[in-house]
Amino acid sequence: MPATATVRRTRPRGEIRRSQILDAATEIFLEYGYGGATIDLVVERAGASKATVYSFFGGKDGLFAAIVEERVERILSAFGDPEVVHSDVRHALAHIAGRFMEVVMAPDAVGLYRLIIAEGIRFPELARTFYRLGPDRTYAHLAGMLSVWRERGLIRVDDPQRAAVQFFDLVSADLHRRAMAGILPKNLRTAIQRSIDHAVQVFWNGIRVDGRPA
Amino acid sequence: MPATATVRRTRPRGEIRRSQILDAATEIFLEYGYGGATIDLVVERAGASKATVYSFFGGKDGLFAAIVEERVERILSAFGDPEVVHSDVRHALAHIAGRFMEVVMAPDAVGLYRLIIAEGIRFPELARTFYRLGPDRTYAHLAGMLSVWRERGLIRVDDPQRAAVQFFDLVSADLHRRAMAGILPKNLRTAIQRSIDHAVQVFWNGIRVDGRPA
DNA sequence: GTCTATATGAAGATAGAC
DNA sequence: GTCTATCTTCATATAGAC
Repeated sequence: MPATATVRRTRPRGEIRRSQILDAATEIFLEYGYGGATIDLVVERAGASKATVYSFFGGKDGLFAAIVEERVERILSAFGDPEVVHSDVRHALAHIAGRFMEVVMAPDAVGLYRLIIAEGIRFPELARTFYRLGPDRTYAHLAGMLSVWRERGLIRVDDPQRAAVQFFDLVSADLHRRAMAGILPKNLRTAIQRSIDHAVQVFWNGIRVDGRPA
Repeated sequence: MPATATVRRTRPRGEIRRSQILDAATEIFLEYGYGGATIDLVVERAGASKATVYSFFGGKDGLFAAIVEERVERILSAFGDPEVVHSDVRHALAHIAGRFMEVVMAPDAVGLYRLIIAEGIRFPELARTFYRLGPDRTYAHLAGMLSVWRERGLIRVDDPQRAAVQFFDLVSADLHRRAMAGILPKNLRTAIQRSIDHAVQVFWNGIRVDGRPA
C-alpha cells in the first residue's frame, strides 16, 4: 500500500486544547444557559481563540452537544458500581436514595438537566440521548434491586421498572424541580434528608408484603 | 381639590393593543423560548409595532414577566373550584389526579414551566412568584383534603402538605419532566391513565389505616 | 398612542498570517 | 493548529412623524 495508510498517532496534538475549551464551555453553559453563553466568554475562560473553537466543534450547537454527552457520562460515573443487594429493604432504599440525591442535586447535574429542558425542543435527539444515558440507566439499576427483593418475597410490586421511577420521584422530584428553577430551601441538606425519610416511609408502606403499619 | 384628582376612565384606550401584544408574545415565547423569541416576531404576529411594545412593557424582560403572571392565573383557573371532599379516598385521589394532569400536561403549562426553569437563574423573583401562584396553591388544595380525611380517621398521614406534594409527584413527575424535555410516549393519554392508577395504588397503600393489601 | 425608519451594539462565524 | 483581526447579521432599543 503506497501512501494512504499512514498510521497517525496524532493524539495529544489538539486534545489538550480541546479539553480546555470543553471544560471552560461546560462551566459557561451551566452558569449562563445556552442563550446566555457566548463563544467569547468561552474563549476568554479557556484562554483560546474563537477560530480554534470553531475548528473543533463546528459552532455553538456542536459545542453544546459535546458538553452534554461528556457531562452525562461524568455525572453518572459518580453514581458508582452496583452494590450488593442486602435484605434490609428500607435501609437499602434510604442508602441508594442518599447517593441518588448527592448525584442529581449537585449544581452541575441540575444545570445540565436545566439545559436539556430549556433546549430540548431545539435539540430533541440530544434530549433522548441524555435520558438514555442518564436517568433511564439509574432507573434500571434500582429496578434490578427491586426484582431481587421481589423474588425473595420481601416486597410486593407489579412492575419494578415503574416502581423504581416512582421511588426516585418521591425522593427527588419536588426539590429537584425547585433547584432547576433556582429556588432552594435554606437548609438543603436537612430538606434532602427529610425528603428521603418520608419517601422511604410511604414507598415502603406501599410495597411491603405484610400489612402492619411501621 | 383643584385639578389633581381627575378620575380617568382610560380603560379601553390601549388595553386592546396591550392584549393583542401579550397574546402574541405568549405564543411566541412558549414556542421559541426566551432566547429564540424576538420582538420582531411578536410585532409581526400581533400586527403592531416595536415602539408600542416598548411603550407598554418596557422591553423584553418586562414582556416576559407580564406573560408569566398572566399565564399562571389563566392556567390555574382551569383547575377550578375546590369540590366537596367525599369519603371514597381512592376515587377522590384518582379524580383530582386526572384534573391535575389535564392542567399541568397541557402544552401551554409545560411550555410555561419550561420557560421558568430555563430563565429562572436570570429572573429568580419571577420563579418564586410562579411557584407561589401556581404549584404551591395546588399542593395546599390537596393538603386540605388530606387533612379532612385524616380527621375522619380514613387515612394516616403525618404531614398533609408533604403528602400532597408526594402524591402529585408520583402522578406527574416523570411524564412532566419528559414533556418538558420534549420527549413523550406515543400514547400519552394511556400513559397518563396508567401513571394515575399506579400512583393512587402506591400512595393509598402508604397512607391507609388498616394493613391488608388492596 | 401608534407607526416608520434608524441607530447601536453584540454575537456568531470566517479569512488569512504564523 | 492556533492565533489576530474582521465581516456580517440581526435583535434590542429609540427618535421623530402622524
